[in-house]
Amino acid sequence: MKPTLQAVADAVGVSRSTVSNAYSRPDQLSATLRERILDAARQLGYPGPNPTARSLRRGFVGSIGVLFTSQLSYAFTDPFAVRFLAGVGAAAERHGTSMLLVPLPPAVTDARRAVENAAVDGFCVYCVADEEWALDVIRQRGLPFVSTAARDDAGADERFVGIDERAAARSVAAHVAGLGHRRVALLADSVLPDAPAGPLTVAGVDQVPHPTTRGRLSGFADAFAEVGLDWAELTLVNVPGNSRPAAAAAIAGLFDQPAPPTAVLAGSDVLALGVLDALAARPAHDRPSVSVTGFDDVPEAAAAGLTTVRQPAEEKGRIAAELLLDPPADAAAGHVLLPTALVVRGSTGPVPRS
Amino acid sequence: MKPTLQAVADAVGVSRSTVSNAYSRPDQLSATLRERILDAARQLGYPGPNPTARSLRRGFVGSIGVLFTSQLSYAFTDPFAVRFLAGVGAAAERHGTSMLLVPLPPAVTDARRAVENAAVDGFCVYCVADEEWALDVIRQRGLPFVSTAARDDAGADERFVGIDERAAARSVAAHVAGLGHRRVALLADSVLPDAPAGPLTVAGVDQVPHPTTRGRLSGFADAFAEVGLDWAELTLVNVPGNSRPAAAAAIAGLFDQPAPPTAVLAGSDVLALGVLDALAARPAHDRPSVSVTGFDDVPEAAAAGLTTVRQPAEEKGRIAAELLLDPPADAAAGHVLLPTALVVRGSTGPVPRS
DNA sequence: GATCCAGTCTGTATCGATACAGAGACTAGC
DNA sequence: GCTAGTCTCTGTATCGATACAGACTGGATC
Repeated sequence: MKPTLQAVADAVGVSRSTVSNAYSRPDQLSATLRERILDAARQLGYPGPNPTARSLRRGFVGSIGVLFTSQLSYAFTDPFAVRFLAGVGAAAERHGTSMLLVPLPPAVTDARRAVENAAVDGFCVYCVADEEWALDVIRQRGLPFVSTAARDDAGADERFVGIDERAAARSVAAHVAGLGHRRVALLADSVLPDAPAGPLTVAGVDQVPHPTTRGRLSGFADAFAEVGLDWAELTLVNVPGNSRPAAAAAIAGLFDQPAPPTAVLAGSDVLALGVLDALAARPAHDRPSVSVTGFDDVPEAAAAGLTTVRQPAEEKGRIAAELLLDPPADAAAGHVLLPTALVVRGSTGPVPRS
Repeated sequence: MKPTLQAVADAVGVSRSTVSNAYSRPDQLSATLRERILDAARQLGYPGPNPTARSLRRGFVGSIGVLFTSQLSYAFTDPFAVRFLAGVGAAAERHGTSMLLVPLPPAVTDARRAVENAAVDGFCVYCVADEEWALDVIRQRGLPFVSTAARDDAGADERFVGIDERAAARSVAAHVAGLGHRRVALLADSVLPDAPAGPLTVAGVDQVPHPTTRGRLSGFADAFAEVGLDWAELTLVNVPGNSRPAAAAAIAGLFDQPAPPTAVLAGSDVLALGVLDALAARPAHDRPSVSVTGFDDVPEAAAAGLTTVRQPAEEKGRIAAELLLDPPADAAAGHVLLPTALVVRGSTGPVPRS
């Protein structure tokens, strides 16, 4: 059995409080006594105050939770998520706070339980697909949180860091529209829950539940509306899951149809890279010339020459954690919009004459 | 104030124990009473048992710590570390366990404190440069841990997952030696603590403190010893930090010396990629033909055509977490050596005739 | 010499839950 | 009808610390 604070107190012949102070409030006792206590602790093999007991009594834990709706192991394969985590990590480091990554079981009941059981002082909620239940639990626990996806019903006091998804998406779509593309496919992850991979008909963009996806698709639609293309004239393609292979699989069939798209606008770089994979997989003589755009500007995008929209990933994570760790006094300052920029590379070009 | 378990008990008119059972041991009370309790909890806004209090009483936390000596934010920039984390995450997911990432302050005293204060049930220690103090603290706390770097003084009961660093390094060096290279530079991160960047003279490879680095350098030396090259005839180059720019900076000068190396063997892919960066930065007409090898086979290595040694990163993380989460009954099974493979790509070739 | 104060240390209450032994009620079995 | 056994539920002890109010010293102040 590991010795407790009491054991050290007994060994030195002082009260428990004094030993506690030796660790947590050195100014509350003489230096010599403190040394005597720490020596005794060393000899007894006392490893310092039990973190759990300390947290219980103090009322805070010293760590923040990071919540992904997706599988935790998936999060590490998403380059944007990794940069986000790096940002959170940098802020946590500065504050001497730990980061708790909480895996969420697939069933919502279990997932709620997981969020209820996380020993943290607050949460960074990374763009949870269907985040409402998670925010409910966090609110019920009375914990602060910062979310990275704009939500329609966000309370005025809710902290947020993100981008203007719609405007950003519009900028890249306007670029594509400006190149003359009119047969266009929009590729997005989980457009509707449980929808199959491939082309999908959705009455209006407002049917899309996930706010980030909805925002980006709206921006795409905006740009094409300006050149006279209706929502119904755009081909919406669903991908179940934000991964290259999934995107490749979902898009592959489209290029063999009668009037294939001349441009594919993807809701993320990962999806766009999957489209490029699908194109590269075709024999050279049967490889259509298609403009492809992504979103995020992850490190891989530059190497692939992908036209995309840059958003500052690490910054997003860093600010999310900072909004959580020292909240601004001014509620308005708790709502941060980061800048984005259109990055034009080789993956987009004018419509080929056929 | 958030309601407590007691508040719910009072509201329903049952004992605290019964409410606790409603959450943690549903089989201990009738279904109807359980529903009544959960309803009341909902109405009162009780968020479920306080995780910290529960951990204190139960004696375990339900999360494992991951320790990096380096900066936490750095860990996310190292592709090998990220794959490792993904593996840990996958295992954690399966076990319903959270992962706590603990940033370590630069000063050892503070860092010890951080490890002492982490509320976890055990640690995965990721190849900590100077890990002894960390392992001391963990042992003192009586927590289990799994390390990923072979240590000379490892107790027989200590769990470990790794590779045969020396043999793996030897395989890639033998490949380079077989191509005829005799003017060879070995590039490694933090060969000696606080050593400057650039060429460094070290009497023998056994002077190198970090076991992983020492193992790899030994393997390199082994292969060249077989073709008659002494340790002293190899150029050892120190890089302070495992990053591409640091490697590029450390190696750059070497190519302008009288008899520049025809091959550079790096202790990691990241360093090797830095070497390639340094070469690419030179004007084409002044770009020496140098064979470069890495170590790890991170995703970027394939794209760069880097010859390297593959080790299963995700597997390493997964197994580390699993050894921690359900320890094998047999102590020998707690010591896992993963396979490695030489991956020859375009970055190595025969010695150019000059 | 009384008062005040700063510096040390102690004692009790408390953080919010779970473990465990056991009390009642009720059904079976013989 | 009595013992056993199963279901439910209760009560007390406990997990390992910190907060806070107060007690005791020994100068400094006037």
